[in-house]
Amino acid sequence: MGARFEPVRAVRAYERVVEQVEEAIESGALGPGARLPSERELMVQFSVGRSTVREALRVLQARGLVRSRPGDPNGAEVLPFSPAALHKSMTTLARVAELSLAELVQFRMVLDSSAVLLAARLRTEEQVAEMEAAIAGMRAALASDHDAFSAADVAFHDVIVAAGGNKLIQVCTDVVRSVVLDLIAGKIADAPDRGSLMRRSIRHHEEVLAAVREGDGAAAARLLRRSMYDYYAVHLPDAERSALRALLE
Amino acid sequence: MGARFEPVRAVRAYERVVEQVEEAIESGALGPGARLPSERELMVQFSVGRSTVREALRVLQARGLVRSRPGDPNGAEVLPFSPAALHKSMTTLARVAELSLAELVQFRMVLDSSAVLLAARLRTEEQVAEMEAAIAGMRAALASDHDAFSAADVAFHDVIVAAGGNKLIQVCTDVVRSVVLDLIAGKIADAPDRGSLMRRSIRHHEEVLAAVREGDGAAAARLLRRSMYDYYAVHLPDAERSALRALLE
DNA sequence: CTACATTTGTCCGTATGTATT
DNA sequence: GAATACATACGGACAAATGTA
Repeated sequence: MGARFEPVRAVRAYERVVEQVEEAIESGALGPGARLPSERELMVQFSVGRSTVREALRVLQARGLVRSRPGDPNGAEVLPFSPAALHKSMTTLARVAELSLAELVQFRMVLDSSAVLLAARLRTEEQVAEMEAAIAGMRAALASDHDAFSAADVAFHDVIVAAGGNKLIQVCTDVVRSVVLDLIAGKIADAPDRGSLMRRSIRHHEEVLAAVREGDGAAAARLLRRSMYDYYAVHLPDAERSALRALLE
Repeated sequence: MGARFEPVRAVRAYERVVEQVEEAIESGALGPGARLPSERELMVQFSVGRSTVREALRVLQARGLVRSRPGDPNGAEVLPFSPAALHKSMTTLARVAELSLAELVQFRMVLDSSAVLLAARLRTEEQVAEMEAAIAGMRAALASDHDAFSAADVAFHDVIVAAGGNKLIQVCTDVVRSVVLDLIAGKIADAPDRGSLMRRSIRHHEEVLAAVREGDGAAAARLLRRSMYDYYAVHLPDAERSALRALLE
């Protein structure tokens, strides 16, 4: 095999700055809360112009790694990880790829049900108590406002996913859930007969919890998929529902 | 309910430029291949300075929406959607959240097995033929180089996931797969006894394909999970393997 | 609470290398 | 090859914002 040369892409000055700072942050050399040098200091250290430094900081900010405020004498702040950048790219994907609501819900059914499958094995007693508390919160919010109900619902799923023990699943469900909620914002609050919908949702959650308590992961996963289908199906056109039913066996 | 005022975050000039261009692209007003006005033209239209325009373009470029080259008289080019930005955020997540290889593989097991579950129902005859071709490619690459084998393996999974019909699952498996491959690059090529590993992998793929052909999604999913476990387990410490076995029932 | 020094946000002018015509 | 228009990068300038004495 002859030597294979790769094309030398012209790498911009600001990209080299981004790479170095990124490496420092991702390697842990700069932890959350740490401060970068001021822009003028950075232009000396990297020996580039100020606009180059600024463009690099913009990119780092867009990736959610740092935040800079005007007038702050301490320089840009290194942020703790946030799924904001992931959320942004996924929202973009949803718009330009014209993801259907069904695809998003299907994705949630897959991830959440897998998480509960794992949670049924790994959950602690404390987590079970948290799940109970979340369901109690849903019941309490039945009469009052929908926001509280939704929050308790989210809390339940958060505990489940956390108990599953996979951080990647955790982040992805979080992101996709908020994308879904953005899409159907408003639709839920004035859904027809939402009282009975909420009561049925609570019953489903109780069944899932019971299965988790018994350690029956397969049953818990099946119940959770059905619960999610029931909850979102009313917002879907008939054609899209069938794709979801394929997951209900 | 009283009026709820939200804090007015100071929105930077470049952010408003980003928002407007982003909206134009995501709404489809500017499709892939379209050209943005030149930087000087943009500073007139938005009535902002040059650096403001440039910072906005850098952010848009970081999000994978546009690309600008020096000297191009046509201005920045609107790009077709690419998962590059998603890939970037997920790589960052993997590093700062210290995702284990096991978590990544577990994620793939979940998504790929769900995709094959759907594919068993939705696949066309043409897709079945493509899967066969991919397996043939794996067999052909057995003796020669490992790259060709890996490529054929990827092709098989790509057809499976495409046949599943969920674009979100498709993009996510694609992203996570490349993250995994980056992590274990080199490890595979010089794995002990990789010949028998490859032969076993081919046999597993054939079993999955048979199940897909028969429309037995549950069996196909189970086989695929086991196949993936077998393939990656050798690269995992014992402690991490058990979490994966939880998905093998 | 008021100054003060420093920093960021933004704008402008200029030089250089590059791609298209 | 030459001309033109462009992006890249530099450096200076000023206002607004911020932390501190």
